[in-house]
Amino acid sequence: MDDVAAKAGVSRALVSLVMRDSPRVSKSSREKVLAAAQDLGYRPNVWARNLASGQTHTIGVMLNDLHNPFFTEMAEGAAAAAAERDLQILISSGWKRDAGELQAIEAFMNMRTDGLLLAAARLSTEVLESFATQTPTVAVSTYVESDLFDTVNNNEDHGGSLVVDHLVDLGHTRIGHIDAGVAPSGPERRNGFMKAMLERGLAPIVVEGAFDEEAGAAGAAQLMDLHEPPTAIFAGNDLAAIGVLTKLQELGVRVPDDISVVGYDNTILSSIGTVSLTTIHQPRRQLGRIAIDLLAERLAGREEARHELIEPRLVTRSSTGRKPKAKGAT
Amino acid sequence: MDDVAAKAGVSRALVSLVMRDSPRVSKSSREKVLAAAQDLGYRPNVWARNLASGQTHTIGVMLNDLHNPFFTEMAEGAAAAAAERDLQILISSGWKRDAGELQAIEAFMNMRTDGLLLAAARLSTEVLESFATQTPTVAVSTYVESDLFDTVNNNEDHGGSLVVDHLVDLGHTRIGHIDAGVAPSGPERRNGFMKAMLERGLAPIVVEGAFDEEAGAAGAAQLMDLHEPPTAIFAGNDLAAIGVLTKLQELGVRVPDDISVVGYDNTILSSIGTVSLTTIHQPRRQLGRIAIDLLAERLAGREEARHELIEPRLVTRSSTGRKPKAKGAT
DNA sequence: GGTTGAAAGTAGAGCGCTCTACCCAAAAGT
DNA sequence: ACTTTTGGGTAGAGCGCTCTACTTTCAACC
Repeated sequence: MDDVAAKAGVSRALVSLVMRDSPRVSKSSREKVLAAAQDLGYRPNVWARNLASGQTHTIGVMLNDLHNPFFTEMAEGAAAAAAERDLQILISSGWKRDAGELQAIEAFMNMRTDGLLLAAARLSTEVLESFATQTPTVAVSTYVESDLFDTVNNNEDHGGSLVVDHLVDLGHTRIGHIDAGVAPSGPERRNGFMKAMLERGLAPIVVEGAFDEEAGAAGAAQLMDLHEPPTAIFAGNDLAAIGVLTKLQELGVRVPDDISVVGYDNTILSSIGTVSLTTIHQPRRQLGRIAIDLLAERLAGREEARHELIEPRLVTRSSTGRKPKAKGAT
Repeated sequence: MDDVAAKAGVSRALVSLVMRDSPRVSKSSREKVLAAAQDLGYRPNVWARNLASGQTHTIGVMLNDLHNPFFTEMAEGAAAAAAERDLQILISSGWKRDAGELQAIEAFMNMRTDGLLLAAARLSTEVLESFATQTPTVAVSTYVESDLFDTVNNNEDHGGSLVVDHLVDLGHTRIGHIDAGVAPSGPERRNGFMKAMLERGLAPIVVEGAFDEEAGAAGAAQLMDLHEPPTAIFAGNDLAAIGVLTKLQELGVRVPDDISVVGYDNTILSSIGTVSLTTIHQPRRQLGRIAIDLLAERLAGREEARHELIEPRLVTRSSTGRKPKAKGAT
């Protein structure tokens, strides 16, 4: 920077102003500085800038699982929104482990990011709150309640009932759900399902699972092993539904002739032609965008927490059909 | 930091040593400092640290496309390897646009990351070299030649011939390829395919495409529109193959009875039960790991460039079968 | 007993910026 | 003709660390 200033025949402070596009610089000296910078291959050091200014223009984005397209699709939306606001985004993954999440967030804190976007964090409300008091925080798909940070959530409760409605309309009464344990969204989807079933006087059949293919396959195997297997399966998310479909195919059970399958998220996975999964739509990109908007509001000074709730929507594809007349296979 | 030093009754320099786990600190004062830091909720400022030390322990990872599981799976490998080496990873996406890539890399340069890991960069060799002279760089799946940076590539040439071998073994002679234009890996796969076909005296049928589902679907439509459609399609990658499968299903063409389909990458997409795509395996995680290893070697002082070539392997699933006796459908 | 040397710790000059306060000249106001 | 304003610019003190060089203490050695 000194070199640039010397070369352009101005002060260091002026170079700084030029680099930050300040309007307080005359055209002529701006050009002189820019030319000198170009010649010298000068690029401002972000670390020094952030250190001096106390601002980083950077949002730390912690994704629960890079594997799950839901998260990368959300990140895309967040990245686009951030770019528009001149914010930088840093993506990190918690690798589905508490320790991993903590480490990722700590790394962001050490960097003094201007804000935190946590997607499906597994950490406890207390831990999240402790971070939220230090920096603006928004939790997406995390289903914790707090006045200290903003949230963007899907109305999973309603999602569960949409699934049940759809299946009941098709004549199904024995419906199984593969849950996702305590993973964020897991309990909400399970509860939505159970409530909707009970309201219709139907017995909710639930087996334990997780948000991945293996758990979906294992859950499907358990359900199909029942004396009277269900005629429809509601998987915890699309990833698990894929596992269900794989296992059912392995077992020679036809979808949707013998059994119907529903996922959740409407990720790219569900729209694959040969998969064609009926699922609950989540506007992934928009979730990311809203989250960035909320953070921007916080940076602009908003104090009170905001909680956005997105309404889910059923997307019907070919993995669901009428309840078979005959008994289910196997 | 001053506060911590004061509270612990030591100098600032000692606090610094403790924070960096230096062995030159006695147990007693280490504990004093740690306790004081804990009390005050002190966390070292990474920006200041990096500024002062001139090292960031951070690798910038630029992924071509967050959508494509190939890249996120590679990033997982890189992240794991980096963690072992006490390096931090920053993920950014070029969003499949040259300008996006440039912006992402510039951002890394401004941050003075210790190294650059570029996955399937579209930028020209000259541009890449200009970055490589400034910081250790490794290009994964990029297929450019340079003495200035390391590369990790798949032997795509061989991959193309594996596909042709497999299909020819199954009796196919009319084989179509949907290419990926000038996208990294695109020309290599196309050339490998064409060479292998010609060596066997077969006419290579090629249509223009890209590495996504839409292009796969469009390419499949074009190929099936031919007077004499191919009996097998080699898509540019798994994502495109998914598009092919979707389109074929739409057209009522059965896979693999009427037509065989092959992908490339062996991403999670290909192993989905209902997809079950024959594809070329790439060790995605290992690619990321090797890339980080190469960067670590550079950081340790290696000067001459290294180029790793990974041998591909065919994974046979159920999207390929014997050439049908009768003519193809449509 | 004096010298050596390791172990433990400190002082203070940077690292490359930004920011506050201030200056100077030319244009504008009275 | 004097002050006031304003656009354009500068000096220099930080920001929160690390790093080099140096000091002090104390056990070990001949």
